[in-house]
Amino acid sequence: MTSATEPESSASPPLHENLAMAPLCAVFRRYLKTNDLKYTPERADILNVIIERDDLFEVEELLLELRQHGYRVSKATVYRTIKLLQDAGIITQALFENKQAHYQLIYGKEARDYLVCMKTGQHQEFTSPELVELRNRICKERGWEPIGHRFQIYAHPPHTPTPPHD
Amino acid sequence: MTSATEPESSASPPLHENLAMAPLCAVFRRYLKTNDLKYTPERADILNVIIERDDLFEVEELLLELRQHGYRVSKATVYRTIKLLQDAGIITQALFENKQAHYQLIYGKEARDYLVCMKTGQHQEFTSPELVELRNRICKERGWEPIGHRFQIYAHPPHTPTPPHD
DNA sequence: TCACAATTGAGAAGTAATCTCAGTGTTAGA
DNA sequence: TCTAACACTGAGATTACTTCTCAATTGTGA
Repeated sequence: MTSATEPESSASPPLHENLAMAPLCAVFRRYLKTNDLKYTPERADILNVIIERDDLFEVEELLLELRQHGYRVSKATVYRTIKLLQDAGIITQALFENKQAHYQLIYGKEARDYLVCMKTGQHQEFTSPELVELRNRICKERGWEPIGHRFQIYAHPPHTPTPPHD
Repeated sequence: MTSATEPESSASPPLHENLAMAPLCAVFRRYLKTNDLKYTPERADILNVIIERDDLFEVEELLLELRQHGYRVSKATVYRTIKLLQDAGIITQALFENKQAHYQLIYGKEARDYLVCMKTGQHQEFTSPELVELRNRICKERGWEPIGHRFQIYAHPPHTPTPPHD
């Protein structure tokens, strides 16, 4: 737990820059308190890095960034915290073709949908209010209560006049 | 999947199980031939079982069914063939929360969407023409050519007492 | 038929995620 | 202050799924 490079590490609570952090921290702390869990420095650091990122991330990337910030957190703790953050409704999994899961901030955001390029595998984010509406209608028809969704469109990119090979 | 020669064939009439096999075999064989690959007994057996199933399946289940049919195919070959069938556009991956991938027949079918129960993890299949329409519109606006999509709604089932707050 | 490249099975190897467990805070109460 | 209780952590073992390796086999075109 004690860090080699940046001993200041996580003991201090200086919330710099990101204003988005305050509410998310509050949500997380409330969730933890409700479930008799503790808001530890490690958990704070992890949420911190996720918020700064504000983008899709993999666990491995997250670990790397934690290291770069001088935070020392084990892989096990990262996985454990990610699970908590999911349960708290702060982040969500975004599965793509690849093996490992991606995660992203979701709390207070529109659901994010993806246009996935069949050529390169890259994905473009978008949101669609119509989709949310459709989703809600589909649920309502069946008496279900919508919580979230996952939508990915697989497509060929523009300007593709069938170039099979060079 | 690179060939776009017969997109019309999806407008097929209602087919018996057995009859459904013929066109799919043909598609697979054509794909294999095009790529200088061989139509082996193992590959035929695997496709056979997948067609009979006509449902979501995991690799482990597929292996089991192969055994039950008396087909002896190794796990490695099953994985390899699944990859080929995906490339041939015959089956597709359906990712859920769990670790392992699910697969399903896709060739000549409507995209299948899922309502996933947040309580039990079970999923209910549905199709939505409106969703397909929306998907196509989203692509068109961006100049992309839609190939497929993946849509999962996460929801609480009917008759659920109001979930605990926070 | 023959030659050759693709294919196969069995098990090793790889990878992402989870689990185990001993040791570490942190808090409450005596 | 001391102590007990209990959640938390790191490191490494473990599990579950998937891919890879390689020697032996098989299908296909000439």
